[in-house]
Amino acid sequence: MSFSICVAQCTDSLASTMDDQARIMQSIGGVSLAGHSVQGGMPLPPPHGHDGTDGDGRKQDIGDILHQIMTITDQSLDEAQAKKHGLNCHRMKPALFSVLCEIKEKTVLSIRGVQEEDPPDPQIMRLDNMLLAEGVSGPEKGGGSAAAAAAAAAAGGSPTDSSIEHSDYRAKLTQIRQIYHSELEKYEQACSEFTNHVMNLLREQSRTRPISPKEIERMVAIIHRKFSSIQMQLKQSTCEAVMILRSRFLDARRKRRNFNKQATEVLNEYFYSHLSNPYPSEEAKEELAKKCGITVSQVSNWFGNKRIRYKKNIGKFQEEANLYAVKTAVDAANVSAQASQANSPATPNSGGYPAPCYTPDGRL
DNA sequence: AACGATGATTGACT
DNA sequence: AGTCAATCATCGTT
Repeated sequence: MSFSICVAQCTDSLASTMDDQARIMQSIGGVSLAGHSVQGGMPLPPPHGHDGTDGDGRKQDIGDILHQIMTITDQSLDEAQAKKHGLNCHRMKPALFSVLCEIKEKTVLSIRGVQEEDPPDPQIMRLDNMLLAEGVSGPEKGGGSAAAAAAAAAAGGSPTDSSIEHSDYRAKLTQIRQIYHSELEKYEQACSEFTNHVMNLLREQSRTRPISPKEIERMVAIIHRKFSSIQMQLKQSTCEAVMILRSRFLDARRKRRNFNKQATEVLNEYFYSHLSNPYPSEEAKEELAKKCGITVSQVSNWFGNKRIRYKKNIGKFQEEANLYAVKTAVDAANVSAQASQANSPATPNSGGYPAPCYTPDGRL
């Protein structure tokens, strides 16, 4: 994605366009304007007649040519300027140029013009939308952290962990963002510089070559298209970078930690004391989440896993079930003793999940 | 390293 | 939307 490639591409197309123009000029033929050749080259040495089998002779020829070339600039700079001036001032020049422009318009340029006005590239639009959604383009700050925050919220886990990942993600995204913007700026600057340069060049040349303003416009459009294709590459690789970052971040979400002992205890207590209907309401989930220092969705996950695993192998959970049954019984007893009330706590177990076998001494 | 435990994800179902 | 069931990926223990 280098600038030099871009410039090379632009100059390529520019050069090819200029070749076309040169060809047109040639095909029009040696139009002579009051004795001045329109093709206006320097006087070339007359072709030598011999076949060049003689080595010394050839050297001599080359020497002659080189000498002539070296002297051309000395002898004819003023002369050339004078010729140019004469050409510019000739009364027939505007008419001739307009005819030539018209001919050019009708030939090569009109063919080129066909595929020029294409609507905004859907590929570019897709990339733009994606970059906007990921918070790479768009308003400064906020956008990126919003995406990161959403991902972090989904990540759950302990608050410190997720915040570390969060800031890491955000830092990387910011880095991508900075590179993207600085590159974009560079390209835009280069594009306008190059456009200006080409426009000046063409304007300058339009004094000696038939170049219509429309043609200059077209050339500018060609340059812009070249630069926007480079921009697309930039956008594409930025998107790729963000996707890689995201996938890494999402993978990081899977790096789970087991809940701490206290959290597991709280969850188990609720589960076994509601064994008949181990489906906490939204409010209950929120309270459990608060108590355990985890998110509501983690509570939901835990209950989902617990229900299915308990049901699958009740025998395996028997011991645990008894343990928590004792615990809740003791707690209830304490509570009732404190309240000085002899009401025995109702064990909520009527259907649904099978109750553990419980004996007062803790044995099955 | 192997293995069971465990939190998270996914797709189907109601 | 909530749940189930299967599965994945990692943790913690042996």
